[in-house]
Amino acid sequence: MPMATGITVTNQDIAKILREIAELLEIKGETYFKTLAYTRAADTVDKLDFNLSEVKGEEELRQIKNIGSSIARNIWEILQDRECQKHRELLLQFPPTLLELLEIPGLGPKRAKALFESRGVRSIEDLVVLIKDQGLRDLPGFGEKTEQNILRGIEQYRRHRERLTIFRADSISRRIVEELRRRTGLELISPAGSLRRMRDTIGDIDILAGSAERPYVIGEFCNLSSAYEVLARGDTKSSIRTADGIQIDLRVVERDRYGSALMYFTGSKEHNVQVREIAVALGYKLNEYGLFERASDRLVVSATEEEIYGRLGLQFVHPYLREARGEVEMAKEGKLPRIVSLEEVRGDLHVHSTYTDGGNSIKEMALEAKRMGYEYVGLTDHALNLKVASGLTVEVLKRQFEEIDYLNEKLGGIRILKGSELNIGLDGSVDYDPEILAQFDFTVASIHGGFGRSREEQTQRLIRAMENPYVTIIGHLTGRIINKREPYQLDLEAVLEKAAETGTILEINSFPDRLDLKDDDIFRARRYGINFSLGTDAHSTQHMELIRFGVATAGRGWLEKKDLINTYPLPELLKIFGRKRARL
DNA sequence: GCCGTTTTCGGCCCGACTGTTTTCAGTCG
Ligand SMILES: Nc1nc2c(ncn2[C@H]2C[C@H](O)[C@@H](COP(=O)(O)OP(=O)(O)OP(=O)(O)O)O2)c(=O)[nH]1
Ligand SMILES: [Mg+2]
Ligand SMILES: [Mg+2]
Ligand SMILES: [Zn+2]
Repeated sequence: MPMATGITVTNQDIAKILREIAELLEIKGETYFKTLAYTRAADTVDKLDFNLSEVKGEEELRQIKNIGSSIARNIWEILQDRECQKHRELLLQFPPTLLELLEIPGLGPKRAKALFESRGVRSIEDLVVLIKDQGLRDLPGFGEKTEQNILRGIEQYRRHRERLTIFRADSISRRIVEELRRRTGLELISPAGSLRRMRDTIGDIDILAGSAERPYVIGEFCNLSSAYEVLARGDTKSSIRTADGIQIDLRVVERDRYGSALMYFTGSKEHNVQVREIAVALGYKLNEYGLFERASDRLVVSATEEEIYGRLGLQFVHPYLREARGEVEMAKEGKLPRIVSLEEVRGDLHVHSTYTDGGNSIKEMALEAKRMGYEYVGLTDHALNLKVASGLTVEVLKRQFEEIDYLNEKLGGIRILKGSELNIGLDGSVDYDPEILAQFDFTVASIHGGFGRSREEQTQRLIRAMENPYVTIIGHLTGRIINKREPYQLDLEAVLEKAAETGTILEINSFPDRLDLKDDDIFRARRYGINFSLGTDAHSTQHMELIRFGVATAGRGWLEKKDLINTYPLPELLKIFGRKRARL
């Protein structure tokens, strides 16, 4: 196993270098298709469900799609010493800061090349100075408007680089769709892009409309109260930006093209490309206006996504699966997973009450669970050692159990499960004595401190915790908080292996700022045969609806009903909870 | 640079919008 100085090279490290090679080659002016090869290799590496650091040699690398002998050599070099010759050479010709320029909306490789070669621009800093000194005025291809656009682009780059949480994007898109409906009477309108695919973070908000009056709809879109700036306005699409710097793209097509347009606009880009390649191989052409016979340009189908996938000999691909992770091959073979759905979920397995830092009583949480049609709700107030959230003492716990017993008898139609959110200490230990732990129906153990520990320590901590027979579930495993905190360093593969070995369940924390485990990690975990649980981490009744984001994340990780314990009827759920304790 | 149950050469997804290009390149979706 090739090891770099101490730390293993991740697939993402490799993908980043390959992507930089692609970008630098584009700037250099290399043949487009050669740069495309590097981009495709980077995309492929990004989505692999195993670590390239486990690979034995270049031969094995070449078996991977989009990796041939050149790129295999590059990757092998990167695995040895975190760098490859090709990348090093390019960085001798171009400063790494030149790549910043490509982040500016409207500025691509061609203009970056021109700026670097004829004006010596090496960074965004340089570009700002150049523009101030009127240095763009006599550069061919850079007119007055281009200069203004670049300045606006730089401002945008500096002000707003973070992707949105799915929750924020979802709320904004609902508002926009509602307002457009109200103004135009549109019926055919829906979110598309990464929002429809329910990615954990969203770059921009994409909305599709079907209408016979396209200019009218576009006009109303540009008149929206939230349209702070109109970025583009054409016959079929338009982009606006809100005062908060959020971009919203609208695409409008004729109503009978809605299916093909939705398919196009939902993406992902890589999924689209793969499906379009299949169309080409079958003598068709696929675009947002429909599926066409290539020779005659005759329209075959366009109304629904189902028809298009069908004509291409593919199973319908759920939007959550459209990430170019092998779903197109599976659809061809009829082997797509039947991903878990919201209706199959029978309960929430991570909620808090006023006993600790929640805003609603146990009764209120239970009634909300019942209203949502659940069979059970797992109450997991914070355990003793979390002082900042007034973790429960044994005495208070006793009272809580009595209240739960009382409510379970009185309410009917909903079972409150006795749980606890245990704190994993630095040594992997958890709160309470075994006699107390044995009284819970289940526990969720999570890390609430010591985030900065080394990868080795963090991994050992989690492994110790999983060896504890009373730890049923590991909560928010990686500790990431989107746009706020990076995940802790840990050896995910080792943790997954241990979870499988000990029968420990892994949580998909459904709170939109966490979504932890995330879709990629869940996808990787599939081959270990691990069970997963969903919990909203609700601190009030309003949070309980956030379960839908967890279900989407599970689906995006290709989980089926059987993989998710929240789909089990109560008796089976309790059996699963008891299994680990019995075994260890 | 990568790839191939029709191909080892000749393709590589396909289209919209903007700007200054007088006929289309650059960038983005
Ligand atoms: N066929 C094709 N479709 C594309 C291409 N680029 C984008 N699309 C489609 C698929 C995308 O999901 C959709 C919206 O584009 P976006 O750039 O907004 O990407 P997306 O929403 O997937 O991700 P985001 O969260 O916005 O970064 O447009 C492309 O190069 N070819
Ligand atoms: Mg988008
Ligand atoms: Mg977009
Ligand atoms: Zn919690």
